[in-house]
Amino acid sequence: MRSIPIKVSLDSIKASCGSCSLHELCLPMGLSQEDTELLDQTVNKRRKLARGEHLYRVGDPFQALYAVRSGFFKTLHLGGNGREKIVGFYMPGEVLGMDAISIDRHQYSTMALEDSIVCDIPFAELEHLIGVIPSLQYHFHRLMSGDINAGKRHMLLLDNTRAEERLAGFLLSLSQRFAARGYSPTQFNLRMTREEIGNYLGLTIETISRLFSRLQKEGLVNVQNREVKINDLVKLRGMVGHCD
Amino acid sequence: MRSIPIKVSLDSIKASCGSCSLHELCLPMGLSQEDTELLDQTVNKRRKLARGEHLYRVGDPFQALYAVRSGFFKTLHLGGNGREKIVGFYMPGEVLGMDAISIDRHQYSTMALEDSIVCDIPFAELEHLIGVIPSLQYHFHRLMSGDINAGKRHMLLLDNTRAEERLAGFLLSLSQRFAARGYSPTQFNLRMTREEIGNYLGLTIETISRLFSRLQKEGLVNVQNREVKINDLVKLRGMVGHCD
DNA sequence: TAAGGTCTTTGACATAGATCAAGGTTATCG
DNA sequence: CGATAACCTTGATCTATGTCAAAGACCTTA
Repeated sequence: MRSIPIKVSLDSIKASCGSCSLHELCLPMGLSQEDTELLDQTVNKRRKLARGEHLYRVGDPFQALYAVRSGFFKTLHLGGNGREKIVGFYMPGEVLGMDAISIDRHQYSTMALEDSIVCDIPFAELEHLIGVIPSLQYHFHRLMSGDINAGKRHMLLLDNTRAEERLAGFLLSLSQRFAARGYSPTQFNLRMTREEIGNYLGLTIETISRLFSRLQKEGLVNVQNREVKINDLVKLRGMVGHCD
Repeated sequence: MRSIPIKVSLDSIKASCGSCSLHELCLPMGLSQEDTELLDQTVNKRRKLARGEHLYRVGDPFQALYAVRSGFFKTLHLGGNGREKIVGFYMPGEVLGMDAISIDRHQYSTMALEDSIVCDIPFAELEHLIGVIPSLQYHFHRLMSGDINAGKRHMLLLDNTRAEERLAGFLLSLSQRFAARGYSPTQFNLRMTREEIGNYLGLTIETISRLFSRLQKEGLVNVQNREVKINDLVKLRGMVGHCD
């Protein structure tokens, strides 16, 4: 949509799996150095996306998985009636596109919420490597299983009937994922609009706005535009019914 | 819970993957005869469960996947507050437990809704076989990916804000799955209570009951206890926003 | 730096579905 | 076969969140 200059240097784009700070979160987790180098030959293309650009769209033929290197993505479903539903947010170290393996076409569109970089992982080559490197097989199965769990967790989040519980659960999930990446669990920047949060949680933008106001009034969080500061992680956890 | 005599003959329990009528839906799909025999040596244990019996519970160590041979299962999450949430229903040919691969423990409990038979698939052995049989690797990845999709579809179902849409989507999903197994897509037996349907859809039992009454009054379906007959599949599809 | 657009906040009101309550039906098991 | 428990239906009322509306804050681009 908008064309925004991308400031990322070429160096970071050329960097290999071996030297990638995310390799503990991503595919090469637990691989030996030699195996990582093998994988590196497969994961050869890095791609830059500007904010608003699509990584792939519904119906595109499935060819590769994508590891988020930097930036932030949303995946969305397009309903028959034109309705858009956001089904996931993805941050660095997470792998996109595994749902398409079973149908050979992407079921969801994926869009960058900010300037981002992904690593292309051609799937045919990955499957070949998996046959050759047992520990890669092991890790890939865990990765897919983790995606199954992420989906179930989102569903449990949506099951919380009270809007407040859903938003609390959402904030906690972000908090956890930022923490896993070495960022502050209590202070972070929302990459998505209120509307996108509402869509993701099955609520309206107005409800999200009111909830942020209320949580702030109660002193649980501070929200200044997209900047969130969680003041009472424990109390926030207490608000969520079953999500963890 | 209740102990109900199981009438299934031993023969059907001993039957192999090769002769299993579900093998087009289950793991051995697309395998050669020799490879199916190899798989058969791994999938050696069949297990009977009476209605109300647990296949596994939250926290149990993960050791095997389970293919539903006959019967019907629900999987449920136990919230911190004692709240139970049903996260899935499973019918013959579907494979249970893949979410546990990534964490080595089962995250959800699984209970038989009627007398059932499952095939145990010890996971360590399966992973070994996958390294040996490329087409099994290919198929297993598709199977996991399919589970990712099932989760996303459930989520989209829950996103339909109107209760009516959710129930319609639920009925359609059952219809489709029965059809894929050679049963009538328009006439089938609900294996679960109204309460379980409500729980699964994020609605109360009263709402489910009222909806069935209304759909019946409108002539869309006939519901007699657990027996459902869909009179107008097209109109029912029209009711669902985005779920397809 | 100003104009335009996008995003957010807040208020008033409407409504779908939850909750509470009671009675009816069906299945289970001694 | 009859008692008991589990399950289901329907009605009356309440409430959280959606919807509609308007105004304010913030970013972007010229």
